Amino acid sequence: MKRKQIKLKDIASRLNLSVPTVSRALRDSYEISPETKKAVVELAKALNYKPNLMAVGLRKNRSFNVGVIVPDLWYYYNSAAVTGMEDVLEEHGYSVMICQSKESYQREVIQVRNLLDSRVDGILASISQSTINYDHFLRAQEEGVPVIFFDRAPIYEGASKVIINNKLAAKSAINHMLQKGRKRIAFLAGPEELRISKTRYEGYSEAYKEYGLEPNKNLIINCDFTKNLGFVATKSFLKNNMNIDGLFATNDRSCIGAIAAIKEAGLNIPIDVSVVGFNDEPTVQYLTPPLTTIRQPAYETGREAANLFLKERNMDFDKFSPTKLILETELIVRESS
Amino acid sequence: MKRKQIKLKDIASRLNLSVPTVSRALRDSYEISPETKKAVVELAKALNYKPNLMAVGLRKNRSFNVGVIVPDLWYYYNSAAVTGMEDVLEEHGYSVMICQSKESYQREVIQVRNLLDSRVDGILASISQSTINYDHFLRAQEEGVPVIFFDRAPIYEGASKVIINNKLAAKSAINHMLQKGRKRIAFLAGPEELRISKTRYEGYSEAYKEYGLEPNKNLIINCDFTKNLGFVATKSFLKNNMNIDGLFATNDRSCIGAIAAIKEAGLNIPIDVSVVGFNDEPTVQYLTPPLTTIRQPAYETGREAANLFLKERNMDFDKFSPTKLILETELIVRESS
DNA sequence: TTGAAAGCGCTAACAT
DNA sequence: ATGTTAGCGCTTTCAA
Repeated sequence: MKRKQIKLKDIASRLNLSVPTVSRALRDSYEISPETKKAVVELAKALNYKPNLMAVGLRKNRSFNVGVIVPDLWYYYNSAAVTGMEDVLEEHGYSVMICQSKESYQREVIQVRNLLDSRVDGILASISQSTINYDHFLRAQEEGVPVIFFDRAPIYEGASKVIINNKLAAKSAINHMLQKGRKRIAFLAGPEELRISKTRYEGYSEAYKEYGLEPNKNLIINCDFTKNLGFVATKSFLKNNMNIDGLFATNDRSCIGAIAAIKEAGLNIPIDVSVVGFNDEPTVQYLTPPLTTIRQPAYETGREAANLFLKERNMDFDKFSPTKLILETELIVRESS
Repeated sequence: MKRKQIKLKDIASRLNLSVPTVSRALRDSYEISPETKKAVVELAKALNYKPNLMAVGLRKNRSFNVGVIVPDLWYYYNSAAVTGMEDVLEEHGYSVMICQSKESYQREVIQVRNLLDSRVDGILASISQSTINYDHFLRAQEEGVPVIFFDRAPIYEGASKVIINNKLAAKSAINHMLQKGRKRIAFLAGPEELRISKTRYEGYSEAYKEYGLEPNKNLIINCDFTKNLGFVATKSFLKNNMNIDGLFATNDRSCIGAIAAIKEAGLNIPIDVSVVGFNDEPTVQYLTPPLTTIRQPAYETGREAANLFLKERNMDFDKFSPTKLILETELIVRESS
């Protein structure tokens, strides 16, 4: 039942040309006469010819596939970023292979290995919450596969990245609450290892200090992003008589659980506790009350990461110097703060 | 910098064997002596040999890629289903190429075309809200590429599908509200074209009738899933003096917007209006109040769809008869109803 | 039990 | 401006 796919030979024989001539004509080579070109292009179109990418890939030693590794597609940020990547890469003939690390370092290592084994031309990655070591990405680079990090990038300076200024973003959120007179702001972080959590805490800390206050490390709530959406962690934190008048969550998802915990403790948002999230997921404007949060350019981040890959894919190793792109964020003030 | 990948030739020359012998040994062919086999397998492992899938694919006319088309990865249901597919397919050496139709029929058509052009071995799809015609999938089948639908499947009986009993699921939700004494239950549907919306309405309708009541078509709210999460549609519906005492949403996402609209109208949930959603996204248990909703086995659906593909990939066309798998749902009762 | 030869569809080098 | 030859890495005849 498999309908035969048109190949160069089919076009060549119908036009009494050789296969290479057809190949060159389709790639608009300068050495082919305009008439031949025209005839070939027209027939190819009429027959709906599409090159067999496996053959091209085998010949050129490229797969036209780009691997993307994200912690979880269910995060709005990631699905939006992936959309941006697909939009850019599709235009250049690349397909995208998406892997979800599910926040597991082990899965991530295996996925990088699998992507390399299936000969991807590049890897775009946001690292998992448990990734403490990035040798697997180094290995990819050593094999000549460009690696671009986005959002959650390791400290490692040898690869390009598209990120935001996490410190500044967090600082703006904390400043906003301090100005509203809040003094005991809980910091709902991810797991302790996650770099962006730390950087955001630096922003928290800096805002406090500039305001003449000393940040209190006891107000940090660490939690696993994958579990309970911050509910359990916040609940037990509140039980320990930690009275707070503000909460800043490093992501909207975990913030949703935190809000539930705060309400359950009988506290009013924003009267008793002011709450600010991170990401501006489309749902959070409809929460009760609508959530103040930091908006990140997720789709744009995806596009830029893809563009960096396109730039680096053919670059000589000695010419390569990593790019660090920092995109803008915005504090969206709603009624929760 | 591209590190040379180990190929059969490398193994063959080191062992003074021919390439075909090595190939056969690795595929555990009966015609190869145990000793040779052992030597080859060990060396392959030591050198970390991985076959070049483009070469194998070119030879066998298969790509080891499966295309997946979903409306949007951001829906929890879809990202969970995709995870299930990946888990199953990865074990069988397949990679997954994910396309997001973004609820656009046009995008979906192009994506099917692109997937076929890149020679995927199968397509797993959940159709967009605006897909009214499924010729593009028929074309895939004609080219010998198995198509498996999941979740949102067309009426078309010529392809396998993994679905739920949407009518029964909706009916259980409505029964639940009717038993709570609700009589004017709004039905927040997707766009009018979407089949599962219609089927769920049939369940709505049937529940009413069995309860001795006549369903009121004026209580249907149609809305575009991609916009406003049901907020605008519900808001304008409520403004038209449609007093209701219940609302059933065909998905949790749009339900979040609807809840905001209901609250904005000054109505209390569940006292004035009882609300039930669909999907049990992990966030909805933390809404105010926690949402009653219908849980679907998303991950399992993905696994089953992948299994159906594995079953059908090598099947002769004349032996093929489509499978229809119906998975169980469950009404999760929380405080919103 | 193994090897030699051919070919999947394409492109690059080398003719002409 | 076009054709011939070779080869990407693998598997599948067919021969030994």
